[in-house]
Amino acid sequence: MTARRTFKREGEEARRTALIDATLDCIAEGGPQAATVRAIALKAGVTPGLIKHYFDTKEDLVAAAHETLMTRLTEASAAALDDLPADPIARLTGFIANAVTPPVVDPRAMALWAASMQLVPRDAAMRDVHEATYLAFRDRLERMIADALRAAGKPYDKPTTRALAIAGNALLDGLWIEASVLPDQFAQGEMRSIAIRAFARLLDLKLPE
Amino acid sequence: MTARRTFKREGEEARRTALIDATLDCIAEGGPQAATVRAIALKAGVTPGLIKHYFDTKEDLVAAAHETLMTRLTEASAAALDDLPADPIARLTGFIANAVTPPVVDPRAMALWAASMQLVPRDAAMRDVHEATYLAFRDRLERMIADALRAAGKPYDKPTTRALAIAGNALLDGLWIEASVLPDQFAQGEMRSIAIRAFARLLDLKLPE
DNA sequence: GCAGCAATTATTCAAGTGTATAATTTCAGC
DNA sequence: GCTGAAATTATACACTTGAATAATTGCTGC
Repeated sequence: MTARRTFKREGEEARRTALIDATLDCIAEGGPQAATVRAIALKAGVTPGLIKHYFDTKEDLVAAAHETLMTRLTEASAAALDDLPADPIARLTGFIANAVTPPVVDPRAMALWAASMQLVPRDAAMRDVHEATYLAFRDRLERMIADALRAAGKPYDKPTTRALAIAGNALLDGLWIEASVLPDQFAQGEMRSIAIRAFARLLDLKLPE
Repeated sequence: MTARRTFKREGEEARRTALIDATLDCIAEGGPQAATVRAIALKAGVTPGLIKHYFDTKEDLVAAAHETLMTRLTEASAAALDDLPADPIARLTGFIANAVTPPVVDPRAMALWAASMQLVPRDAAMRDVHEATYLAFRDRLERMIADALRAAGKPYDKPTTRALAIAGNALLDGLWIEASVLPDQFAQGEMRSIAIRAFARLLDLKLPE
């Protein structure tokens, strides 16, 4: 009579990632307040009670979701590196262009990133995650900058390279944000061109457009 | 017996701004989900019912708070301009230094800004506010860049100045974010120095440190 | 000082929240 | 096929949420 809902047993890992993905979807669509246990469960095709089974508390699930998000963003940028040419200058140029064009530029990712950033000032764990991913990205950029300068026969030293990496990272972040949030403000390919020219001036290098 | 709470009548404007300030405080301290009508009223020294009296709905209050936040950020940056020197180069340098050091650099402001950014992709009104404040800030920077280039006798044209303003704006945004969120990563005065040197390379100008 | 109106508080309510627990169902091992 | 343990659903609950309404208070104009 009451016809209890039928279900299939999925592995623990599958269920955890499904719940995490559902959480990220909810946050992206409606902000943190939209990520209720019921909404998450619905989107994951599951009953609210199951969340309790895999995560002690909803807070744990949200924390896991944010960590997963950051890890994915980092991995996505790392994966893109594999497809870039070996020549240091072309490699750096491709890296820059990647960072300021779709699919890296993406309103949904940007909304999720903003949700995470909001937590950083008051959550030590989030700060640690942010610091680690920030430094990993920046260090990678610093190495590419050093390689490019060396390939071009330009002099460089550690403190200057560090400063350039910090500035270059900030530049890419800022362009990524605006391109994601106000796509209509920029013509097709304009962001790419602006980013590459800015880096060329910053590093005093000729970068191929 | 029941000793009803005593109160004073404040003007409508005073109450509205008090409620808006309380809302921003709540969001800064605990994110959007912490901004409940009760928490806001408590912080404003008022009863929850009064919110209804001044704002039809809580959503209206939150929207007003975000708009106020953006306006204040813009006004703060405009006010700081008045204290800067008239010489275009020194003026631009001071503007840059301002943007990447306290009190403009501030974890609380950054958390609030992140909360706003999160809304932009899915709220047309927020996007309009963001677009207007973004363009206002960028236009101001573009004018200062043009003035500095002219003062230094450098050639410049409109499209290049525009690109430089977009890049410079992004650079300042990115540095502001990281300085606000990971203050321990940067030595005293390092951000200032990095920002000024980066702009000097970007514009091919000598900027006084 | 008093009348009346608007500001403010107090109270109430239905809906939604996270979580705990009990009831069922799936499925692997025999 | 049976059994038992683990996964999943269903139900219940206490609490918080935003909002609506009623009761009171402060204040302005006379």
